[in-house]
Amino acid sequence: MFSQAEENYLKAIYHLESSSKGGINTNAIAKSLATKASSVSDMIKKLSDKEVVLYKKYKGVTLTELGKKTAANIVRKHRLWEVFLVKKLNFSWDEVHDVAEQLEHIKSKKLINQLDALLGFPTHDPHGDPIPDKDGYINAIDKCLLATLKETETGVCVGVNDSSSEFLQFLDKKGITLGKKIEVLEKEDFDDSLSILIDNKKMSISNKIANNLYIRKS
Amino acid sequence: MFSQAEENYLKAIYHLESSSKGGINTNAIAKSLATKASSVSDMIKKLSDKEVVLYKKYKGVTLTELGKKTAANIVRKHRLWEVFLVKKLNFSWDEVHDVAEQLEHIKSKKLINQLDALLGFPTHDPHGDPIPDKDGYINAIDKCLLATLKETETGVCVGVNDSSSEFLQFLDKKGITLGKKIEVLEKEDFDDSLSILIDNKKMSISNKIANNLYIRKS
DNA sequence: AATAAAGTTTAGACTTGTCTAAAAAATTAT
DNA sequence: ATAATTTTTTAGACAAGTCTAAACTTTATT
Repeated sequence: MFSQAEENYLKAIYHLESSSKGGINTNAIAKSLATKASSVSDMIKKLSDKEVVLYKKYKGVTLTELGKKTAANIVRKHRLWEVFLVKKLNFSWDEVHDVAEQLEHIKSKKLINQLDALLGFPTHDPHGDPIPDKDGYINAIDKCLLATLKETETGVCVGVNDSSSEFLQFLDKKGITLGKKIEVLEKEDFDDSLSILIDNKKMSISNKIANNLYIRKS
Repeated sequence: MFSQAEENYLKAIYHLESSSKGGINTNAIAKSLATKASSVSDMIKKLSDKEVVLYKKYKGVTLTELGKKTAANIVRKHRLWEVFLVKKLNFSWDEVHDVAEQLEHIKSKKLINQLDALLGFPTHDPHGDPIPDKDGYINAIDKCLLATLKETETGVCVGVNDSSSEFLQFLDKKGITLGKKIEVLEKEDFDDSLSILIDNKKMSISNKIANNLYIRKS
């Protein structure tokens, strides 16, 4: 059994491992949890004792198989709760994160399995992130950042890289939601902005936006 | 904002106040939380500082208005989650308590209000206990213990006094569920057992059972 | 290769919530 | 009313998790 603090560390390491490969260093974990390197150092020792991470002093940390499975299960719970909040409780996609951060720590296998069924076994959360299955397996879809598309290419919006409420609300305002078809009309060399077509409307998108929006090419 | 420990103390005091009137003493709280009187003494000081209880050394403790409202809100959350588990996730009434004990500490007003709406604004939880409204007000129904009924009296089963899974499973086995009509056929002086009619079936009920089943007389 | 800079760990302190043991107050019994 | 008992509080200790400051490794620079 893991404490909430331990679970948060596992989740942070899991996310860091999935984006950067190789050992995860103390500072990166500290930054992602908004804590201090010394606290991370202490906690890593505990996690190592519990055999969910491999740890060599000064050499960073990697998740063991048990650690990966444990972390994936927390992510699974987080994302299923997000789906629940949006689909059943009328939350918008920018409101779900903080509540899901609490709900992900609830301990009950039956709860999460029944929730999964109630929601119709969803594969992705409201931000387009994949939901790990019971064994931690993720069915990744082939996506790329909007910024990597070339002129005339088209695709469907399938996810966000930044899921801060600011960014999500900005997308709402622009009418950009998951599932929307996007065509790149023009790329501006000067500031790397894009001119895109969405819902038959032409709009200009900054490079920052294009670098935080995932597209499945079509 | 209250910690989970503080919330559990508030809830315990709230329940104790509703059953026995007057100041609640340290030992009673310790017993109901399965902790030690010294721990209770420590915590009460904190709760007193936060102005949710009134406390005079050696004289027990009472909830302030703020304390009552806070505690009622936790009870509200607990009971709404229980309804959710039974109605939406196919839990049985003897499985919900432990999970609801965790869920009641989730902090989000929107979550609980939307949950309330999803469930159709229920007034009672799966054990027949009333769900406080947003202001902590409880719409109590007129109920009495089955043991207090006289021969030939009838009523509807509306709640349980003991909601341990053992007792609830026993009731399931006997076919006794909320809403069932019960008629008292005979009271046995010897052991205070009852002969009752339920679903046109005659059965014998021990005094212990009769003292843990609430009836609304009809 | 020596030194500077960056990153990591340790040591010691603090908070929350718990406990045991002992002291103090209140209650009950004689 | 005094003694015995029960209840409550205090004092001191401990575990989890965090922090600051200092010490120690590793990496980068010259």
